[in-house]
Amino acid sequence: MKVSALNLNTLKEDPAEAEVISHKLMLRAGMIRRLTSGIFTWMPLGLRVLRNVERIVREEMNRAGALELLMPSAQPAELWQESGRWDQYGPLLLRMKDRHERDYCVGPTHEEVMTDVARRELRSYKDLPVCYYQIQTKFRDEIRPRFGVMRSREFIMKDAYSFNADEASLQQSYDAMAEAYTRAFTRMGLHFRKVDADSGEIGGARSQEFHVLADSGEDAIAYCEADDYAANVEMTPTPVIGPAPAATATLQRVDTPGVKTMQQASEALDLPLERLVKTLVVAGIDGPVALVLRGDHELNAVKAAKQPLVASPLRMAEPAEIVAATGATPGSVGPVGLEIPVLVDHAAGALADFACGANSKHVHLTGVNWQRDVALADTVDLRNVVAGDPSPTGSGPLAIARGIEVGHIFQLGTKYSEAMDAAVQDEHGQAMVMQMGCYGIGITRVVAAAIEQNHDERGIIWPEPLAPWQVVIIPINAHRSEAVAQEAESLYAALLDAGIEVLLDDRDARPGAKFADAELIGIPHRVVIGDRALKQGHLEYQHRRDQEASALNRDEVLKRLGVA
RNA sequence: CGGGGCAUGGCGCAGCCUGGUAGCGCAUCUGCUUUGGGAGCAGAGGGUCGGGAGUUCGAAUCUCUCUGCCCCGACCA
Repeated sequence: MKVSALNLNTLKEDPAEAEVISHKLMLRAGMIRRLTSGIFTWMPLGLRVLRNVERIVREEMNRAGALELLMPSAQPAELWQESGRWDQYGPLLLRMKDRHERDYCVGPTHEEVMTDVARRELRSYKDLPVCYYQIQTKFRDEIRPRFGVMRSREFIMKDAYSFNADEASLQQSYDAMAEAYTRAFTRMGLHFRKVDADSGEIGGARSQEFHVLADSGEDAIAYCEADDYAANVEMTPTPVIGPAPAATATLQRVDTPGVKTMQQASEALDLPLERLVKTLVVAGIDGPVALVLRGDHELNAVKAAKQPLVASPLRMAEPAEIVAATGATPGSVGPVGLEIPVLVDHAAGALADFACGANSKHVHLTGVNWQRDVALADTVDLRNVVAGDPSPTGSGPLAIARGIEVGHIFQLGTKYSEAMDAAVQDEHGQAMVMQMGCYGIGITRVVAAAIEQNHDERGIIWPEPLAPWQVVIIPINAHRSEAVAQEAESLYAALLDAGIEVLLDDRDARPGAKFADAELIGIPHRVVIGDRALKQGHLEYQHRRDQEASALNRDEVLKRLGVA
């Protein structure tokens, strides 16, 4: 491709609508254009990258034995009513009516259609196991689309669904998909981790996420260097800490005028945050419940909602409810003398001589001790892990990294197959409900995640398997030098013949502009052809990650580019 | 959906407070000069100032209203 024919339209300035680096760079490089909130056109440059991601994913799915098909975007409401999700899915589901007033939705995912296909096509246990997949456009009417293509409403997803005779077979399909994902993301040149995850709304037993590691990631991942343990921070259990040390201080009431926040309390009492506890009042099954955490720890809503007494999903109590239940105003609640159920986090339960609110405005208690001052039976897990907490595997301390979720694999079990009566005959001729797994990769999101992980101040640095072109040839002042022009065309032709994806910047632009564009759009290899060097028989070769160019002759350049 | 902000040529912005009919940079087009890190000069094209209503002799500017977009919160590939 010649740049003169590419209609390359790059921007020097960041568009105001973009917040994250990948969104800015994709707009500046002209990869995408926004049509409306959360809906984008993939321009020729961006589409080439998208197709590379698709190609790798498709190859790895095929290798794993999955069968590609293509299901419709428009789906009848009846299928969703059958699974129960027409009512459950809520406003995320884009609904519409046809001319006959029949209800439809634009597919946000395809469990229903897939299960319908499977129950029609699969008759016998001998047909199993089977895994279907598609690469297709989804629509989720996100409350707040953001970060460009990272969380858009319309997006392209690879979704796969396995149908299995039993749980052991499901486990095999699941493992095969995990392997395929690992191979695909590895081939894309991305740094990623497979992490244990909450299976969330989709339901089912086992679930893992694939995260591309990047500082700008929205999800926090806890992992252990000493072994393979990695999990979403929300999912990582915190340890029970041995009994609290013996009390050494006496219980005291301290006036703390004007103190509202934990930070202020810490300063007023001259105690570090980890020697204070905070008491949060949440809605419970039978009235409000108090949750007690160490001052420096963060409540984990998922863990808290799993406690039997706590209402799910978690809801913080309104100020009026807190006053009614405890007699104390929000911010002054403490466990001593509380009349409502109190759940204490493991770490908070291991404190001695700590401080807390006194259930009275602007008063705190210090020298508080469990058992002596407040009854305490068992402690529970209520908080997010922090760096340095021990790994649940016991192999060492945890570290926290940020990640972008690009893949998710689930063992669904019979959730959909049972609701939708998807069964095959077993060896005794009896109906047998199939086990299902589902496996997704956010194709469009992978493109953004790759940029988040691979860029510098000048622009994108594509991993070679994803790059829109492998190499760019930049002739310098070709209009003044016939030799430069000829060498550029000749090298271009040679690379094309060798099957290399090559871009020739034949524009009548100054060198600086060409360099800047090549760097912005992230082409991995660059060959500069200048008159002076050419007279000495070299070209200049530079990788996008190199600091300096090297003078090479043409054969050496071809060798670098992998041309025999 | 709750809270905050923005809307002025393709992009980034000024003008608005204190009403007088729109300007700057980038990009685009023409010409000349230039040419190893986003060139210079001269000229040109391009805007119902998000929509509607109101106040006024007169509205980008003041008022009301609608719409769209962006940011912060809970969800997700």
